[in-house]
Amino acid sequence: MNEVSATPAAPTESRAEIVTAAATCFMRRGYDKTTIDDIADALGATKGRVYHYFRSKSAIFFAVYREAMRYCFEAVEPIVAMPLPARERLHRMCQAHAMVMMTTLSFQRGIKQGLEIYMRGPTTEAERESFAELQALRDRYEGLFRKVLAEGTAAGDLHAPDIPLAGRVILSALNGLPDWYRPRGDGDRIEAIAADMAAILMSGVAARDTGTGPQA
Amino acid sequence: MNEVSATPAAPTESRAEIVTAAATCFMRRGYDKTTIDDIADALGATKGRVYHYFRSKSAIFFAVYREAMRYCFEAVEPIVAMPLPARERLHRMCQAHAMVMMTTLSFQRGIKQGLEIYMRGPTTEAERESFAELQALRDRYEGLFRKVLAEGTAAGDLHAPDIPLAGRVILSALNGLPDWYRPRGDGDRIEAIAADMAAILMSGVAARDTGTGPQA
DNA sequence: AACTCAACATACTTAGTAGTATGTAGTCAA
DNA sequence: TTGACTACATACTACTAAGTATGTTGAGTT
Repeated sequence: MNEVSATPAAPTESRAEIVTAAATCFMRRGYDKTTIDDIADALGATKGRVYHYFRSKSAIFFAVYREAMRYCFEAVEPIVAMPLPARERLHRMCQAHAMVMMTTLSFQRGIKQGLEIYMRGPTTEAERESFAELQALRDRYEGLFRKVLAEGTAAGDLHAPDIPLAGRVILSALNGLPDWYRPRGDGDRIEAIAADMAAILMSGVAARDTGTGPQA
Repeated sequence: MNEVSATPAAPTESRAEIVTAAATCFMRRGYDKTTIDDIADALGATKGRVYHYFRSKSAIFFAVYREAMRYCFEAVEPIVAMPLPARERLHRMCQAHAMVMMTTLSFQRGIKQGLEIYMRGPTTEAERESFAELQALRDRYEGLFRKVLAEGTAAGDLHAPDIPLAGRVILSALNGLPDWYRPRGDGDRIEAIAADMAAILMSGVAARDTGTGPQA
């Protein structure tokens, strides 16, 4: 039992603190304008601490991204397997995803920019690997929505002729949240927002009673 | 008539060429990773030419943004005043906006990142002004959608309890296009994409025949 | 035919920042 | 108590890229 030192709680916490601080900085100043010193300052520390846990700035970003995706999976994945009609599951998934966007705003917001940056030209080999991993995570996540969309279309309670497209529309709409949502004091407004967005994506903005058929 | 030299066609063209080249570079490498030299190289020119027409890198970005917004307005604004039900106008607006996103992809894509960057902390006074101008443009554009949404909700052929939210959902979904759409050889597939997206936003992904009422 | 000025090209400066190399305080084992 | 190692801090390097200062060329103007 003496071969591996008993895991000290401190370093893991310290690492997590860095990730959280980085997410906050990314949200405020954007990824590229955030310097390592900014992150260190936010912790009341210096570069040394950051580079003790992360090899590069991109490594920090990847950690933030993974965290953000983890939040999404934790909220949405359980819904997929629920014994409910696909329509109801999709509705709840949209709501859950919207909620995550708002409750973990700093993480989600920090990502949007950074991913774009690495999507263009992953420079080093290590970056390329990490990027591929994140891309796979993202694809798997989108796959959850496509799966339910397909099940619902087959069952008849959903209508999505082009499933990949429908998935992209839904996720694009929900992922737009960090662009305009700004937290306020009141706590439950976010649930109303999430519910409203899910309703629009499920039923659209067209009124129901008109256009039900060409019955002149 | 000799006070102002007859406007030579060349400089205006040259300036426009720079904007187009910049948009392409922004799309490929992203805004921040695009250097002035990259833009110059794309033109077979040098820094000198770029800085002859633009004071700074941000000035180039703002020009690209203005172009992109111009494309949007030209496609969507005429539809607003058409003598059609709001529902039909909104449907066409969505389609038109989607089309613009795909046909002017380089412009639209280059923007998404850059705007985020300047949204955080506009440094200089000039940047602040330009940014405010672009923000106003964007607000006015979103206003077009809100206007039609409001008219339709009043008339009863649209259903949008929260009009600002509905507008954001629609535009977020459509603005996600540059993130995943990649042009192919075939020409008219983009029209099918635009039509499908508009249909989803108008009618949602839920099937019509279920849930029409609690008629057990 | 010298003059001017626009439209660039060339060469240089400089600031900001990622990454590195090294120093140091505290801790734990034997 | 001392060695070793972790968890940082401090000091430094190197490079990228925006911006500038200056040179050059060609087309009008008179």
